[in-house]
Amino acid sequence: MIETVSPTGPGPQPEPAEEASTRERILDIALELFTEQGYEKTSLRQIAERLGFSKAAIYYHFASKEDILFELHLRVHEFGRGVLSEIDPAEMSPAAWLALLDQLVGQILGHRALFVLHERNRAALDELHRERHDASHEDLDVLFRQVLANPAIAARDRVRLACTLGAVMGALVLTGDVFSDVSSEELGALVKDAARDLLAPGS
Amino acid sequence: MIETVSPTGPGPQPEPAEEASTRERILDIALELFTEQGYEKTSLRQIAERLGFSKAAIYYHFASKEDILFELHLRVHEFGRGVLSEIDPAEMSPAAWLALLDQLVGQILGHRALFVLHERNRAALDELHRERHDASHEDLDVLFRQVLANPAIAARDRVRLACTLGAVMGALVLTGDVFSDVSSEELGALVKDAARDLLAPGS
DNA sequence: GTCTATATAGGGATAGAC
DNA sequence: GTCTATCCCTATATAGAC
Repeated sequence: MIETVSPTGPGPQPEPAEEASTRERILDIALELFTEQGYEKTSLRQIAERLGFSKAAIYYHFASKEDILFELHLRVHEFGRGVLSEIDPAEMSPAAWLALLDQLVGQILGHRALFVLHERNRAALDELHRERHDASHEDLDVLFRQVLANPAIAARDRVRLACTLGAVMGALVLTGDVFSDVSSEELGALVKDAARDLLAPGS
Repeated sequence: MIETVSPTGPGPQPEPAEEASTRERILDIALELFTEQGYEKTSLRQIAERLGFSKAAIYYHFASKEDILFELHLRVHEFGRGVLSEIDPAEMSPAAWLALLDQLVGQILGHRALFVLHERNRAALDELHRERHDASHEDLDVLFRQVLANPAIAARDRVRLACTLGAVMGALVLTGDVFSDVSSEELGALVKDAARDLLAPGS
């Protein structure tokens, strides 16, 4: 599954200097097409065409199509990690959850395209996840699911959490660009308000 | 794009009598595989294998792979229509929205697998929708998006609606089977409570 | 770093036997 | 209603020239 693509090395490493590398351009186009059409439906030829060179050239930069998706997945993962690091899985107070979701809202607003990609390609990404159980893979999704499935928490609270998470997703990633006329700041504030109403202890 | 599959007719019509038809079994397996693996990743051979016959046999029942997806889509659509029929697009009061979402919760709980399929195959279904703009296609999604994009509505309310819809989706379709230990009735009631809290006028 | 050419596999779909 | 056999196409991926 892992192979070098050239006799001397695995392609361009993240070099120090400035350079809007071809690798980065491939990832940009892939992000766009994978999101629009879906991962499986998108061909490497299609990506190459957009960039003005041939399909085979991509293999200089990536060992496989899956690797492109994986690289994009890793980025979502990094941003998710920022959220994750502030979490004590044992600590389940509404206040802690609100703080977590506030962070999440910020991350999504900052890297929305990546989260949309993730949401629209769950099947492909689930498979990736299955195949590469190696990397330090503590997923945000996994954490959420653990909490939501925890029988020690009251059903009402579990459902509340799912709804709150859904509310964030609903307003920020499931809705296409219907809020393109609303500023990120306002959108984020409104979503956080909604989350607060859902998790308010007295509600 | 439309072709008959046998010299004398388009395959088995919905006949009056009892008959857990092969056609239905194909749809069941397809629903399962399309949801798990995604539409594009699922091959007809795979579906046929599960049913114990060969790939070509499917073509007696469906003119194309896309037609299988379309048939499943039509069913989501029927159930969505039940919700749609009660809607006056001009009427946007929170109460009306709550009633709409209550209906939606009921439909999702009754046909959850179809909604999950829909959610996990947006790309493929969007394309279907693009290609077949013929059929009486007033989609629930389309209606929602129209409302959410309507500039005549205050941004706060638009976001609230998106959050509420997201809350419903989050608890009922995005979360896998984490609530399999909660009864449909309880789950539905809890979700409706959350929706109420989000749309409450004074919140 | 990108090319052409090619290997290889699998997909959807059709024809015609049974 | 299901089969086998086949067609045709496109996909990923590799080899090797430039």
